[in-house]
Formats: sequence, structure tokens, C-alpha cells
Amino acid sequence: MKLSELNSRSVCPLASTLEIIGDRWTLLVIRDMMAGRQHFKEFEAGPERIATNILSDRLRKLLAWGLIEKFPASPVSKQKAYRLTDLGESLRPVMNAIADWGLAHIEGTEKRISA
Amino acid sequence: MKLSELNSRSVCPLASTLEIIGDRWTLLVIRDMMAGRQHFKEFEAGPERIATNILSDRLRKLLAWGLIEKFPASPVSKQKAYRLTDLGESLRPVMNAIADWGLAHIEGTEKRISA
DNA sequence: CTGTATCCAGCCGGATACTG
DNA sequence: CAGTATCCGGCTGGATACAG
Repeated sequence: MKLSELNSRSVCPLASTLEIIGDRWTLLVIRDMMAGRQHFKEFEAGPERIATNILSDRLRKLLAWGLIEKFPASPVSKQKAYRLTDLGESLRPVMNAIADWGLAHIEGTEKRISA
Repeated sequence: MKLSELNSRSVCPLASTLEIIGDRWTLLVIRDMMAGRQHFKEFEAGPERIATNILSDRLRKLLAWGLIEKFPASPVSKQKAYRLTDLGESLRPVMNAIADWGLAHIEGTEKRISA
């Protein structure tokens, strides 16, 4: 299911975007990639402890939508890694807006992304 | 459960905010209020056809978090209506960021919120 | 290491009926 | 009008095992 084939509930850009990022996990995977993480294990090791089946599912969806891509982790090994496409990168303002709100209004949140 | 008592999955402001708006309905209710809607029936009549039990649930949560409030719809009648609190209003940049992204990247979306 | 598969409890949410 | 209640199918997601 490509982004262009997304069947939205309505013509509303908010509702349509929520079909993609309107859940509790997708944006966290994207956050990790924005922080430079590239491997399955790295995503799995995040502080929220995403389950492997959920992670697998989200990676598949993000690939299908063209928000992320696989690439060779090194020229020699066959190992693959994930990174954001330009389209995925374009979510950065969205991520920042959400994170900024949390930082301003939810007690106990911290700016630094845990490494 | 007040916002100050939100038990987040992590210290990450993104993850924490997603505990509140990380679903496919909450932000749509907020959108409707930002568009001036105030009554249960008006939210229910939105283009995405939210189910009444879901709407009821989200209104309750938003009230508990202090993002919306009830107020008398008119000085004479006892009718109540909903509106955003200042805290709820502060989500506007988040809403706009998400809607802007959809408008730019998802085909078929339209700027105008259906009245 | 990078995932996929499976079991399974519980929540989400659509449809509908009903109450104040 | 403003919700609450209930039925119930299906998805979400945690735990664990397993495969390439």
C-alpha cells in the first residue's frame, strides 16, 4: 500500500495523516531513525520496549509508504540497515511540534533523546 | 487521570505526547473544536463518522486531561457545550504541522475543513 | 543479527438500542 | 439533544519461539 493509494477516511489532511502516524509506535521508530539508529536491534532497544512483531509490522508499513528505505550497511557485508527517505525526513517538523508540546506541557519529559 | 498524572512509557516528550494524541480520533475531535464546533451531535456528524461510544470516551479523556472544558451553551438554557481550554488551544501548532504534512504529501486532501 | 510466526488476552471501535 | 450501554468481530500488542 503506497502512500498514493492510502484510502483515507475523509479529504481532511489531518485525518489522512493520522492514518499513517496516528498510533503509539510509528513515530517512535521514525524518531529513532532521526537520531541515527539504523538496525532492528537498535529500535528494539529503545526505552519504550517495542515488541518485535509490532516493530516488524511498522517497518513494513513505513517501507510500503516510502517513508523509509533499506540500504547496505557496509560495502563489504550484505547487512542491511534502514534510513529515512526524503519523504520520511519531511516529517521532522511534525515530530518536533509534537515533542515540543510534550516538553512544554508534560511533567518529567526530557529533551535529550536517550542514545 | 490528569495530565500531570500521565504515566508515560518513557521520558521522551514524543512518546509521552503520543499517549494523548497517538490515536486516530482524539485529534479529530480537537480539530472540530478548533473549527468552532461545540456539541456532541456536531462532532458525531463529522466526515469520518466517529462512533458515539468512541466520541464519548474521547470527550471524557480530554476533559480529564484538561484539554477541553464544558460550559453553558446559553445563559438561559441549561444546555452544555464543549470548548478547548488554553492547554487544548496550545495543540494548534501540532495540528497544523500534521495537517500541513498531509496537504503536501497525501493526494486528495483539501485544506478547507468541511463546515 | 534480522527478522517472522504464533499464541492469546485485551482493547478498539462499528452498529444499534436505549435513557435522561 | 446528549450521551450511556451492550453486543461482538477484529486488530493491537506482549511473550516467546523459531528461522535465515
